[in-house]
Amino acid sequence: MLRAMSPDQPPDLPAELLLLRTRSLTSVAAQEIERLIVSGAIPAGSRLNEQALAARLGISRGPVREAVRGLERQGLVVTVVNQGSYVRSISAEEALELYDLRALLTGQACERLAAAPPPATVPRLSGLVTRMERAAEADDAPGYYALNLDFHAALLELGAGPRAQRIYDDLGKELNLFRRRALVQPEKMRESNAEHAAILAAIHAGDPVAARAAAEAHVQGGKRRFAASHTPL
Amino acid sequence: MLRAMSPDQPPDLPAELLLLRTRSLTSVAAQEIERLIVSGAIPAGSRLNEQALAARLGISRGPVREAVRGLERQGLVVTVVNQGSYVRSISAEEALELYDLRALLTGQACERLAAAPPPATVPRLSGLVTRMERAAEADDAPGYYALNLDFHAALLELGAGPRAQRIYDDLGKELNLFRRRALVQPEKMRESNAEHAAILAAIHAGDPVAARAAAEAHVQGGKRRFAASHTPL
DNA sequence: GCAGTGCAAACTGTTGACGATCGACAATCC
DNA sequence: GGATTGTCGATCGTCAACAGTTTGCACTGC
Repeated sequence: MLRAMSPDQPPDLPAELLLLRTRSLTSVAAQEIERLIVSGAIPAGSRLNEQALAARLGISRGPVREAVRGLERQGLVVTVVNQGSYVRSISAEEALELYDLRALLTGQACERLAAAPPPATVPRLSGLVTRMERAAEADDAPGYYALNLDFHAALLELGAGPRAQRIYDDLGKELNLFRRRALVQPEKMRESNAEHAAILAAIHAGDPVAARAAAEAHVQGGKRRFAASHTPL
Repeated sequence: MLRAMSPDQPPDLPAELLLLRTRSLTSVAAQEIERLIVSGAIPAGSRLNEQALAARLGISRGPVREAVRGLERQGLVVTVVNQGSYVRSISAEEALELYDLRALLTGQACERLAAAPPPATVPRLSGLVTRMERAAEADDAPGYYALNLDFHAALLELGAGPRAQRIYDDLGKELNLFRRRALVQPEKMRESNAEHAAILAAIHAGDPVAARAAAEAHVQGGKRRFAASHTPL
């Protein structure tokens, strides 16, 4: 049972070591910091202390700085020289523009889906709509929220290219800088899912114009619900 | 003439010092490396040698690494662990998607411009079209190219929000990874500018649908010209 | 002649340290 | 009493050095 012939064998970190062969510390730091930001663990507007983050992740400041620099390009943080990096806080106007852009991308994706749907498009979307319906009836807001994300991700995955998907995802992360987990109300869930069904119906009917219109209307509806709940003016 | 009372006054670097007060070495490195990439000085697919870049810029490897991380998030470079960063080379399919996204954004901007044009929209665009017409008649391809960029930038500046402009710019930089300065032919210039005029006419007429259609057709025309010249299949 | 092996150089990934700058607080002067 | 200035602590920006890995090349053996 004793292992001979390898006296100075490094301690076996099977998973971690294999992980570090593929991903650098910078990438895991970026992923973790991004998670902390979009999840709201680090609130918008707050400062990013480099050595605190480094200590938290058990690494040096170098990779942390590189990770933060990447997030800066992505638009999640802003940096002031000799002062530090802050989690970006976006204004209501900027949030509205993000909704517009998401509506644009979603509309385009749905238009293409209606014109030339890939195999298994309708069953997949239909299944998600059904599950959302069940979640709405059960007043399962978190479940509905997750399924909603899946539905929109599926729309772009099926109807748009990889670059458009990346932009859409980035916009979503940016949007999280404003709204801390949109509170979903029961009637809003049903309203929202009815729009989902409309999108699906247009796609199923092969009507690109209607699909685009339904998708844009749905995202704009989300924008309206967002505006009504967050900016009472 | 002798300067008293300030024996250890630092050497006067009026511009550079003021510059470094505002911009860190990382930012200037990022700007310079990005310039080298989009200008084609560093061809797509080639490796980015960190210490060579650092030596070229007269700085250390730290800021260079941070700058490269930013460009990685932006999509201009890809990094392989323990191997280095490479200037991203995009496929023809990816380039086509970039054209589609630019068409989408430009169409949206023009639709809004036609619906609610900001002050001085038509004169500004009209002036650019006129100058492009002169450049086309003079067979001034570089001049036309620059004016064309100005025209499209003006469309987005006037008709879209700041986030959309940023996305559009990023897509343009990414597109430069494929085509090395699209060679503009005389007849293509006139064809292109006729489409510019059509966009302007639709905006002037206040017809959002026509404006969007004209803009999308124009960018898609550029995509078609690009596809015809680059992928002879 | 060719495949395989071992070594060496180059480069990347990470760390620690140093200098510089900013904000806050206290002491001083008007 | 208020404003200004000086000092201190904290933190950022940058650099140089170390460790690990990859790559290329020469050498050996078949």
